[in-house]
Amino acid sequence: MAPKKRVTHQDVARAAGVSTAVVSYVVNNGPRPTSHDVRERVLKAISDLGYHPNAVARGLRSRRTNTIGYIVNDYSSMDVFLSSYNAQVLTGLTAELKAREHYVLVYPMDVGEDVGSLERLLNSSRLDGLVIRLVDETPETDALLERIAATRLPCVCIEQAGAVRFGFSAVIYDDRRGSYDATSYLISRGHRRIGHLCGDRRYVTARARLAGYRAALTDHGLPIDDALIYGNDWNPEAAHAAVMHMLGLHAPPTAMVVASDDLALKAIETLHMHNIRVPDDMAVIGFDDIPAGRNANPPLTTMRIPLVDLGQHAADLLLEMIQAEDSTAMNRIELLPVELVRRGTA
Amino acid sequence: MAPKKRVTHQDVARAAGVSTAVVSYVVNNGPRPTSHDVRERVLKAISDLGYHPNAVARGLRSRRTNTIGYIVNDYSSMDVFLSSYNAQVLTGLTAELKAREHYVLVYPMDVGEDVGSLERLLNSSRLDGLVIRLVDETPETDALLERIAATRLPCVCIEQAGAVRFGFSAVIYDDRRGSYDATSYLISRGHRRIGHLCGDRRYVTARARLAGYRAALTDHGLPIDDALIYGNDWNPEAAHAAVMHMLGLHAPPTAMVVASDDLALKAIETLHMHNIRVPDDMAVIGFDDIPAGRNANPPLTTMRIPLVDLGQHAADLLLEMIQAEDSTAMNRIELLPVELVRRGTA
DNA sequence: TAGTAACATCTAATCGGTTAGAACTACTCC
DNA sequence: GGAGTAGTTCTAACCGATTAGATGTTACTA
Repeated sequence: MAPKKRVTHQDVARAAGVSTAVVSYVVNNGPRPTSHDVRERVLKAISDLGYHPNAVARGLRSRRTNTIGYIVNDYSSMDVFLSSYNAQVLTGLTAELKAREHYVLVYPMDVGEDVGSLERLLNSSRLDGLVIRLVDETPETDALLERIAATRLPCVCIEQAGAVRFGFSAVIYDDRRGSYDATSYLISRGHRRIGHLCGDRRYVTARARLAGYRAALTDHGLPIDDALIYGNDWNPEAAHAAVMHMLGLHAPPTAMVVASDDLALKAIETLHMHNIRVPDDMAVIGFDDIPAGRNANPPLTTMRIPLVDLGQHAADLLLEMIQAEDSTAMNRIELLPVELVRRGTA
Repeated sequence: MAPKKRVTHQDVARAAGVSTAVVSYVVNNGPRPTSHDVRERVLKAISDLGYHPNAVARGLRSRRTNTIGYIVNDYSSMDVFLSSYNAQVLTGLTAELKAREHYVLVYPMDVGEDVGSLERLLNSSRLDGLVIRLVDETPETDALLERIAATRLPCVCIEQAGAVRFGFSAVIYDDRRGSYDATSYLISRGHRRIGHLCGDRRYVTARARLAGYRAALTDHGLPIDDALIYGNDWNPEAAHAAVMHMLGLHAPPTAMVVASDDLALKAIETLHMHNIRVPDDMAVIGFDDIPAGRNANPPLTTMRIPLVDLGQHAADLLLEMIQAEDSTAMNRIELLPVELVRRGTA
């Protein structure tokens, strides 16, 4: 079979007996009007010939590729998409963009990885804008943000409010506030010794949740006991050791705010193994609202984070920035609520 | 700040006092040689001006965008990236492609969703090739494959051997064989009543695993008891009911082949709740080798599926097809091994 | 009826690269 | 000295679209 010849613009113009300009006007519904019968002729030619506009050529001329980059890092790039966090954001992102005929190019990175390859991508005029989510807040990350800013690409950060100083927008939820609310809720239920099972403290998220926990205790006049703060790892296994630590204390807590649902579920499993009833002997509040929590036994009380929404809002914001010619003038922060989902563990 | 003017190869040519052709030769190391000092002059101009080649223009001329599409469907597109299956494949895919300066555009779909939007993408000349993973094997899926084949894009299917008849390549692992081996292993350990906890049977994967289980029993002269086959859902919750069903049988099984690790872990949890010891009273073999299984108590025996490798091989194969002018002449099937990982549950 | 506004269409430049073919240089070999 | 050759470099066509400006109609207005 001979290699099917590509059908271009010109072919359509010839077949319809018009100029290529008119074909463009018909295909794009503008920017100039066309008479009814010419329009019909062109449409017929398009469908007769099986014409499909070439997005690359269009992109070259119009400087719009309808493609946005999703740049994500983690301490191991192998985990980037395995983390349900990024997966959910990506889900929201693609859902929203697809509806508007835009596409997502994914770019996972290791923390600290050489940025040469990334810069080549960013400067290749291949992307209309970026959604980025970087897990840490080190000087290296700042340097990376600087490089990204230098490209002048419209950019929305996930969960990195500091990014506005680079002219980026951000979609965030209030981790600190969520943790504060979780802790306050436990206090309102009468708990006085409340533990915090902390995630990997290299992550902004883990630190914010720890800070919220501390602030709530302080604001309610409760002392902060460092022995009640334990953990430095997102790996669920870590919850086992943390629970053992808590139970070994002279005065164990009666409730725990746990930095993720994964950790919380494992913690509860460990508690059960030691015949500690949840929530009667130990109340537990998780973080994230993962599907497994809903089905757990008892179902997990947690702080729900609207990650899919986050992705959608990011897409929304980004498209707005892309519309606006001067994207840095458009930068905004959008704050999404973190809400307590009361189920069976607190 | 004035909008930074784009630096094009013309600017570089002017600055270096050469023609644009030479700039191209230098940037691409060919296809024609350049003298040493001209080369130096051009490189200096490039770095002085901060020139970055425009990938869109290059793509237009050379018909190579260095972008490949990852098309994935599921019964809910919301689950596409949450499934650790697709996440792992995507990880392998991006890892391999990134190393070769290629990019991945993701396109999640719902089963049965209208393909108009997808066709627009595929025909837009934006992609050099495709990696696809479709979960079912219905006539609708065949129709979709037909449409994809019509675009003449090089294409690699994940886990869909039948795709060769469209001129696609495929990277597969042998689900049926894996399940067969798991079952045979249990038989070799002396088990005679072996149950199968099945996944959602709309999925090819679930059906293949069921078939392998059956074949192993038959080949070893054991009867197939339909009461020992239960389940039609990937949701871990379903494992609870399945276990209850098995335990309620007149003659319960002494071992189970479970269609996924997620299901297996939940099943074990349920077994423990009923004081059934694993593996002493009930041996369990899962499928997939998810991280949580390694850390479970006892650690889960499972059939390991090399999903990250799968993604890498798919990338490999696809790039080869893209190199070859006539990609349909290149189609191949690559079979990856599924191996038993013996840990604590069987 | 001439002048003009509104509309539809065509012409051709442009986006930023790649590459075949022509042209120039320097050198070798009879 | 002239032809042949290899090594470089230049010229200009081309990839497939978009769009400003020119042009040609038709309709309306004074």
